[in-house]
Amino acid sequence: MEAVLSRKEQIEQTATSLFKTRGFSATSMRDLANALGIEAASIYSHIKSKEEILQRVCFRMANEFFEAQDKAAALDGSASDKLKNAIKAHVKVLTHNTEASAVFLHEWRHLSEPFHGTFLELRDKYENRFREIIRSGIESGEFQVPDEKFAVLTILSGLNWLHTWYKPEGKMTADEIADNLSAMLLNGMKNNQN
Amino acid sequence: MEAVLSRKEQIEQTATSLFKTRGFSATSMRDLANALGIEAASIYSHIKSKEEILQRVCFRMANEFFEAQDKAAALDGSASDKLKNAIKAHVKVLTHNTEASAVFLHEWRHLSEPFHGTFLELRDKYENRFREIIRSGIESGEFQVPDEKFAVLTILSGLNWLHTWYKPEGKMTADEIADNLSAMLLNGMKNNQN
DNA sequence: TAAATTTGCTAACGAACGTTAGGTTGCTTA
DNA sequence: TAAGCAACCTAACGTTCGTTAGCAAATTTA
Repeated sequence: MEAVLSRKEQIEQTATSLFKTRGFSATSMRDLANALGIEAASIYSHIKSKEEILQRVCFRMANEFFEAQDKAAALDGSASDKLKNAIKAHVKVLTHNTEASAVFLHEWRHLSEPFHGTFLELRDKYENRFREIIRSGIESGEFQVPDEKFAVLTILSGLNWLHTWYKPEGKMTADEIADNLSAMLLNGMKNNQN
Repeated sequence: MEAVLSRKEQIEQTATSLFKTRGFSATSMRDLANALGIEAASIYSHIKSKEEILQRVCFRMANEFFEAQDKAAALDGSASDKLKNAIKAHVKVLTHNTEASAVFLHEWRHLSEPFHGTFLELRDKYENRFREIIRSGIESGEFQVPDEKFAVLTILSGLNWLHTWYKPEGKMTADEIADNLSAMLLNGMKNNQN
């Protein structure tokens, strides 16, 4: 049931794997060609430049995160529920796409302008959605945190390390991980008096 | 009251700053020289190679983390206290040395063998100390977590994103940040029945 | 003051880099 | 069967890279 990948997609996938383990700058086109079993120059039949690969990966993942977040936001419930759903959506994208997520999280700084700027704007927008959920939870008395920006960063930090150790073969499923993460983070934030 | 830096230390410091913002591979010796106001070749009067700088930064920071952790471990108390102290120690090192911490956390993979291997062993040893604290807390019934390795990774993940946004001029002091982080993470882990 | 050390320079090395030009092969479609 | 296209090749380009050699000036030490 494997999807048939176009050559361009194969290149992107192989590059993603190399970018994750060695980094964008430390991966040469000759390394990539070698991993594909062809010559470096041949890659240019399919892509315009090395950076184009990075751009495609970064913005494709940005899209995936936004789409997952949108779906989660369509559900209603308390702020806790909303936050749990947003976390679950985020973890699902991360675990379904570990390598591309790693590139998305760490290699975006090698984008040139205007891509670099656009990327940062998207990331900010994404984080703001989390911030809004937390703000509404603070207003309703559900959450008790010292600083909402601080809370968001800590949450996302906790999530974004996932790709470094998550293995699909591991004993926890993506949903279990999301539940455990939600439990750890949320109960720490919930006002215990309520 | 500024410490007088040797030329070698100046080079290390400037390099650290560049490695943080652009990454090790994307920083050339000519970039570094330019930032120092000298020629690239002149740097080699002080260091043996580009990688030597990375080695010095990585292992110096490893030392700092271990020393801080040792001091914290000397205090006694409940598992919660021990964890709080370990977190405080970790945050203190992170905040006192943001740029070097960023390099320590992200650029170590560009170390060649045997440094790469040694570094990973040290990191594992460091994480194990956290794991032991949590294990003892689970045994004593203080903590209630699904998986101890999972808990450690989530804690350290939450801490290790700090360097990306922490500014010494910010409104929170290092101690306040450590307290807030402990509160967020610990209360989420504590068994609420106790 | 002589010797040693520190700090920097210019010039250049060989290797590796991203990329382009131009051509060949083999499959697919009209 | 002819045309078009996808996929890859060899050869090479100009540039940048980390680094070395050899030398000069300034500063520190004896």
